[in-house]
Amino acid sequence: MKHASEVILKLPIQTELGVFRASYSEAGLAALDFPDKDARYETPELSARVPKSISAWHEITRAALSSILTGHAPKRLPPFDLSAGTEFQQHVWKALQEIAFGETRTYAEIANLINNPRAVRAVGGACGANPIPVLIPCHRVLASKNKLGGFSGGLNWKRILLECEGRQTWGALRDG
DNA sequence: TAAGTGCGTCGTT
DNA sequence: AACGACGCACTTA
Repeated sequence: MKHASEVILKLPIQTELGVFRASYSEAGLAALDFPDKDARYETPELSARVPKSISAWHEITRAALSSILTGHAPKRLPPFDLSAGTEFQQHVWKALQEIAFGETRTYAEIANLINNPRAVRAVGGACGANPIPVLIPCHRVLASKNKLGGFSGGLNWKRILLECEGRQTWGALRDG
């Protein structure tokens, strides 16, 4: 994680569940934030000179987010700028992207997938550091024994996202 | 069974 | 040196 690319601008994405915020660098989507009361976005005049590449990425991001929230897998994803992550985190985030829509893995399974089977707890830390939740599906990682595990965006969002993907988060899935 | 405690482990700050 | 989005063994009730 030598040099994280600088974020150029932050654009809103209106959804049924609130206004998400997408942050872009020259390399692609660098962050996606859950709806937040005091989120700051670019002013209308600034967004008038949004680079063409970024406006194209933003449309893809918008469509992908909308897809997941309405219950189906995204057709396409924008390029991700994950340069802010450590090597370990990038390995984890890579593994997360392998989890298909509607499927889940455990933290221990992810640790195995990255050939670091004892770094289970560290995997949880890397999931929490995921800068692009929803699109990089850290919500698909559960704890063992059908426990929900944690979520930095709030467990509420984890439940919502899992239910969007056809998973029951009540009854079978326990809190944890 | 269910819920709580203690501890090993390892990347990050 | 301390802290977690963990997991497992073990103890209670």
